[in-house]
Amino acid sequence: MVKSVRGGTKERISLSRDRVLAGAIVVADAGGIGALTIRSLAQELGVKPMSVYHYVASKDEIIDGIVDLVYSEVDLPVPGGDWRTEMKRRADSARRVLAGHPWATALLPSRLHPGPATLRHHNAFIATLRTAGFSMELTAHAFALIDSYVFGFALSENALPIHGPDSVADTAASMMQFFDADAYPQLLAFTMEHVMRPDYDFGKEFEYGLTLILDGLGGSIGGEAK
Amino acid sequence: MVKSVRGGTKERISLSRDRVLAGAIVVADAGGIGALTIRSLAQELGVKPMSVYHYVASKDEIIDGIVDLVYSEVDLPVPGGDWRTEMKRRADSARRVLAGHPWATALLPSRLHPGPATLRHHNAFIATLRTAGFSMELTAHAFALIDSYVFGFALSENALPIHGPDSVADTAASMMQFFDADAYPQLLAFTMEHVMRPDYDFGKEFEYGLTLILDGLGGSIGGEAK
DNA sequence: TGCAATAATCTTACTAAGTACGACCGTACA
DNA sequence: TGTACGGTCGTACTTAGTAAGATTATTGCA
Repeated sequence: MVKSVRGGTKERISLSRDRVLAGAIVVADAGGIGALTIRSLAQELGVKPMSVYHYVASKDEIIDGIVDLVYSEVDLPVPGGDWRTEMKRRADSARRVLAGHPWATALLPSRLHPGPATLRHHNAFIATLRTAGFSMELTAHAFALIDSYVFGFALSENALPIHGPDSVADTAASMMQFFDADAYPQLLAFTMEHVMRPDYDFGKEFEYGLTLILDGLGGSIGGEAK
Repeated sequence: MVKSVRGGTKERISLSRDRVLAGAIVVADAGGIGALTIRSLAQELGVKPMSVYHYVASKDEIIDGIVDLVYSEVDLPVPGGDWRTEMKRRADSARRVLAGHPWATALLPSRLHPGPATLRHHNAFIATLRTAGFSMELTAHAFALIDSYVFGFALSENALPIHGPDSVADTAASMMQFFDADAYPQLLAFTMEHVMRPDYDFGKEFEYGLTLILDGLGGSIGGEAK
């Protein structure tokens, strides 16, 4: 077992796997996943590049590790609670967490090596629905549907430099200006007359879709399971 | 304008922006987006690395270009047709196209520089809903909801090496074996008793979710619009 | 037909990454 | 006082993207 031995009484400022992963998140949060290199990470940690390899086997392992850490920030749904409330709370939490770590959005749903926080999360998700009376089949439907929506929404939301109503308009404007708007009349009208309105907030779409989905799922169990 | 001049009567085997992008897709399809490097692309094209820079300014421009090409493969919804039919056809098409270019899944919904095919696609999408009587507001809801779902689903589906019922079980098995299954009892039961069943096909979840979403949207216009 | 202008391709080389290999160093226990 | 070992680092090899400019091919025009 390669493990950080820091048995002494005084905490030495030494590296550890946890510090490596925490540093990696700091770097990625600051500059995106592209800015995360072994060298930039080493600098963040005040150490030379090769030192980090004492705690992780490869950069891939770092990625798997920080994705799991991000998962660990998301509220777990609580089995036994009202399933709708729990699903909504967890979805809102996931969206908020991903807003803080936009680089993680495309990575969360696509890991081949899920970490313990990820597994714990899935376990709680399934337990919540099963406890609420969902059949296996409906649980599978709900799992695929909710996660596709939540992560898909976050992907659009976080990929674009959109934070708050203003920047939607800015982004839309900067995209449109390169093109012959006459060629896309409906897109233009939609953008001008709806998206660029000062009171339009793309983020609010999240709630509409989530409600529609939960309503739809709710209709498939016989009545509102407790 | 930098443009390939091939005015002669005989087609010379020369480079062009189109050939560069087509080659890039071949390389990415074969080895993933990670395998797409300027050097591997040049080799595919039978040319030296720097030659491709005569047709594109940077690797980023290549990425933007091939993403737009992928978009161009997706069936356009037809304004005036039954909106449910059109939405379903386009969603199925998008899913099928992304199955052929899995590397593109996370890139499609996250471009800052949409190409003409992408804009044409969005235009047709909006036109189809507006023509069917959707309000601006409901169109915006539908846009965010459907695309989040379709791309989010494709992201899960294509990230994992899952193609067909067999490999779901394989993948699930290989993921589980690394962990203390006792710690995740509900996840384990769900996986064993449902996901690993020979007749379980993750791909079929797509239709369930899409139907639920379209039903939900349909309930918000006053009756089934033509 | 010959030649200058222009287009297309390639050579070289610089910089940034991931990481293999093995040297060094400080501490703890014999 | 070693000496073994965990932790850190120096060096260097490989693969990327791409800048600069040399070289070659083509084309329009005298």
